[in-house]
Amino acid sequence: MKTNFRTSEKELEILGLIHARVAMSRAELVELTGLSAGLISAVVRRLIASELVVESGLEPSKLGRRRVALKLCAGTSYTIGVEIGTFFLRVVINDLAGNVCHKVETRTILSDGFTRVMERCFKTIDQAVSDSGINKDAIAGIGIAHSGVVDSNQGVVLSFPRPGQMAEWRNVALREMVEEKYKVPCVVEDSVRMAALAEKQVGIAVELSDFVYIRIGMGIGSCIFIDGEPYRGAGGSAGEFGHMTVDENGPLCYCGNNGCLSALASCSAIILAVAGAIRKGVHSKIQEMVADDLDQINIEMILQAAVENDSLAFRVLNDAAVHIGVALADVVNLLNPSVVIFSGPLFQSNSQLMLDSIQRVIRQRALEKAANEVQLIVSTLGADAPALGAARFAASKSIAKLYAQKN
Amino acid sequence: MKTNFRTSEKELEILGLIHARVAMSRAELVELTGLSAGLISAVVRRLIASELVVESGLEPSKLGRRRVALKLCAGTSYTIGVEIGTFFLRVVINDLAGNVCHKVETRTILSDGFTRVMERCFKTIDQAVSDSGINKDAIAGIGIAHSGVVDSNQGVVLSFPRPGQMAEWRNVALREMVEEKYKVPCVVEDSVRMAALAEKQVGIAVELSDFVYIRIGMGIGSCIFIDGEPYRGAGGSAGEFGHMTVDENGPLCYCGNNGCLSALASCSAIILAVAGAIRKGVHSKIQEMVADDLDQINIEMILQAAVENDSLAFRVLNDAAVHIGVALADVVNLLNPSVVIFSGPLFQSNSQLMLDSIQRVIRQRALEKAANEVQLIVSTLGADAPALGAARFAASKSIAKLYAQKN
DNA sequence: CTTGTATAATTCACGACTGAACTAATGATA
DNA sequence: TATCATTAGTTCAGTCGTGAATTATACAAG
Repeated sequence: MKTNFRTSEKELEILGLIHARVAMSRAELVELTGLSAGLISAVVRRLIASELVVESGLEPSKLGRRRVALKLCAGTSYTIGVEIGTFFLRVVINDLAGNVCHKVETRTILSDGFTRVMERCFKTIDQAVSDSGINKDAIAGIGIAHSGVVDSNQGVVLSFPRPGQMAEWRNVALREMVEEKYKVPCVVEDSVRMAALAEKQVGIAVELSDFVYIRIGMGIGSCIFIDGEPYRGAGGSAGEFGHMTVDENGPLCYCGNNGCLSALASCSAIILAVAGAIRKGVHSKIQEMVADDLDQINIEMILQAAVENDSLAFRVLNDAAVHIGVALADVVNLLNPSVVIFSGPLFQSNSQLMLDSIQRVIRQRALEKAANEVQLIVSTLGADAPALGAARFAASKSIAKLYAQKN
Repeated sequence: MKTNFRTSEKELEILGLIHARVAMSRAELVELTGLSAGLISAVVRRLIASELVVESGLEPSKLGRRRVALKLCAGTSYTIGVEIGTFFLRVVINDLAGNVCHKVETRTILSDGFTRVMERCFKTIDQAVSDSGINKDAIAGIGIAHSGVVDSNQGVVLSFPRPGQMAEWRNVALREMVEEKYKVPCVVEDSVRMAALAEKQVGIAVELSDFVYIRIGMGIGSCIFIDGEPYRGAGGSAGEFGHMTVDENGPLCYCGNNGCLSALASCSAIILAVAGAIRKGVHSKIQEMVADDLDQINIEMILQAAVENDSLAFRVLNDAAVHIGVALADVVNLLNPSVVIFSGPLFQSNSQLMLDSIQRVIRQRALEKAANEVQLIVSTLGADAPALGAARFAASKSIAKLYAQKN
């Protein structure tokens, strides 16, 4: 029998789009793909017949007939998203219809070493699966969002953010490990890229095709979306915003360069700066907040102190914002983006403080036209964005297999 | 009669591809478009029948039947490319088959003011047309490559590189002026972008879909090619590499920012640095070269002196290369490009001197993976690249009209 | 309620495009 | 100088996808 693979390509394309946007009407599919309404209608009919897609209520409308929402069939297939970060290990279990079925968050103890961390990771996954009550065989794939430099083609972690302290984390074949244990396809990707993907699919960037996504946490990373896709560059490592040089003669960064943004404006750098100043005798209410135990300082405290007009907190945050602004002005000049999305603890609350300073520096340093055209906004997703993105990314990869099974 | 416009869209697409690559075989068209050989065959047959395309000899082959080269019909339609730069005015006349029929280069005297410069520009165009012996009615379009910030949608020059000295060059409706005078469509574009386009179409970047093109002349500009197209950004001004901040506290740039790369590493900056050092009493053979008239120093002399081991020349060029490297390391981290193409007088001869220093800084400052993946090369096109690109760009815009006429 | 207007989804005849089988052209090998 | 292997280009039957017409659904106004 002759395989009609052109049509099945279209069916896969549509399936992917419905998944990426969680819910989608035929009319939207027409707008998005540029295909004719007739074809979309036929393709969707076949997808519904194969029980891959279901109609799921009507979307609201101002005028005229309402659009029928289409979703992937839930309950048949699930994916797991895992974030392995410097401080947290997060696991989410997703169905294909866009529902988060289960999520877990624990702390990572990196000093235990790689093997122990992975043992812990697997245990957390197993626990999450059994707690969620989902049949193990229904797991279609696993996505790992990993901090540091990742070779996503090989599924290998090339280095953890702090390689000096984490030598054993070099060239780790993470995908292989996971696939061996769980016998399902695994994708390993950069953490920030996965968070950006989640933002694009279910966050504030749903309608945006081109944007810059910046995450400032213990490290600083970014993901540049171009034409609806994360830009990967030649070797898949595009987006290293955190290692832009802000001060040619600045402090040494673990990457070997001097004056990287990460070393000046990451949460770690901010905490370090505050603790250092207090040690030097600068007065701050943060000192009281932690009852003199400076190791307890965290970024939320500093933000809170700044809101309460603590001058040290304010100054340190402002310095960080200026550094971020200097680096971002370069990006604005280079890429002329319409939107920059910020995420991470610095922007979870009181984000206006940071945004205003960053904006000011951009207006001052970037070319007028580009500076006026860029809009700075804040992520709407929470801390589980990377894991969520990883789960969704894994799902997008497994859809082809699912489709093949049903046909 | 029902217009069969899907097919004519394909015909236009193919026509555009043949133009962009100057010569192209059916087999290449199949590879490039992903369309079936049958369709390509049919479309090309129709294009040949409408006398838009001709077969033009056979391409060499290692094995098997040789490919038939296809070119656009020459002799029916021409476009003019103009570069308005800080020092030179260049005009080229192109036919659609990729031949440069005529070219002129004169100096611009910007101090005459905008109106006089444009008068001069028009006179040069008129002279070029009459010298080339081409019928005025055969001119299908004009492309202007302009330095500074350009709004290509509106065809307006927003500002000349040195706005302080060139106040009357703000918001100039250049396209309107040209279209009024010549009654043919005109496109106004950024000079570097047009040079990059020429490089992509007929230069060293023919086979590259993603690359960063950097031009270091009196100013510094760049163009980022993504997926075969110049990336424009939200407002069309992406690529302002020259205004990346290299030294937060560096010298004031005309753009208002401090420590822009342009202010530190452009040819103007280099010449200024050399002249300044000599005035301060630093010994250099450049002083002899210009017979003590420091205003006569040009970049070629400095390059020559460096080759002859003049320590001042060497040091100043090296400083510039380091600054370029610092900025480029940021771009390498951000975009992970596989190729960076350099152009401009600094790279016309003895380019290895600069490239080596830049490469060294990149290895030192950019992340290891990205630094290893980037290859630095030099443009193969000469100084008329921007004008050439502009002519070709204008041609690509006029092809649709030409096609409509013939059908 | 009806009528009007606007949008969503379906149906269908017909043209666009493909895949496979074909012919044509070329260098290598003997 | 034949034959082989390989690649380029053509032909054509049959499927894919389109545009236009049609039906379905919704809100608004009288």
